[in-house]
Amino acid sequence: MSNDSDFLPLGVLQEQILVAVLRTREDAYGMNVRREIERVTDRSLAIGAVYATLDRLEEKGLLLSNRYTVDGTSRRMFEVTAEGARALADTRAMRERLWSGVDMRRLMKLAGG
Amino acid sequence: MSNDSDFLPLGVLQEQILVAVLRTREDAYGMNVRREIERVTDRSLAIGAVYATLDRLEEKGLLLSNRYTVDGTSRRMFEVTAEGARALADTRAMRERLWSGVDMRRLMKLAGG
DNA sequence: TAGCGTTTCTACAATGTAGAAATGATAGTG
DNA sequence: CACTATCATTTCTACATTGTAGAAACGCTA
Repeated sequence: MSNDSDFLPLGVLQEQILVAVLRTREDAYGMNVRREIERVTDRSLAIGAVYATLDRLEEKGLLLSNRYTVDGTSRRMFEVTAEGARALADTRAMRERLWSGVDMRRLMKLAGG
Repeated sequence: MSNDSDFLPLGVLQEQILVAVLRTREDAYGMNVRREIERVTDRSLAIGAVYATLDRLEEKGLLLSNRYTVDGTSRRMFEVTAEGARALADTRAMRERLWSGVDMRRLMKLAGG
């Protein structure tokens, strides 16, 4: 009934990165997250964009990171926090509600498909 | 197989506004689009935010607008173009691919639900 | 010392956000 | 009639956050 929860939707890249961290599980470090997003979305992404967003998500407490050394190379491994998981689920739920009122047939026709 | 299509995902608010224009159909003018988004997403949204985004979407050709006078008040009515519909469909499809690899049970558990 | 994989840094562009000002119509009021 | 109040709408201005790129730095290992 009421208006105005305190929830703010995640940005597009923020959501992609959070999801990519989930998808890559125990291999969630910067370069790999980037590869995963490029693979799934079929577009290239500068490595700086990835780290800037990872940093911002960590600042907000939606991700956390630890350093490990694997095969002599140091890696910063990320994982999604409980708060991050909630933000992700909320973002998804909100979008689902919005899209639920859309006639997909009409959309596709409009798109000229 | 190839990497790098020319597609860029829509911003979060851009997508919300495009969807709200579809949902409100023949009543898609600024104030009403705002009401629709506030209603469905349960958060308040400044009117300036709405018009700034409507303008940017029109500049890119994803929306178009015409002025009508209804009950003596002038309204700028928006509609989604074919290109807008494609951008919307592409954005949705890309996100679906990304999310398809996520174990929702694990996500919900992580969120502490 | 050259190269590889990784992360950090710096700078800028695009998107999101807010609220006050402007606009134009209508309705009441002296 | 002139006046001003008000309502719904749109436009304007300014700033914060997010997205983007690529070069530089770092620490191995060959």
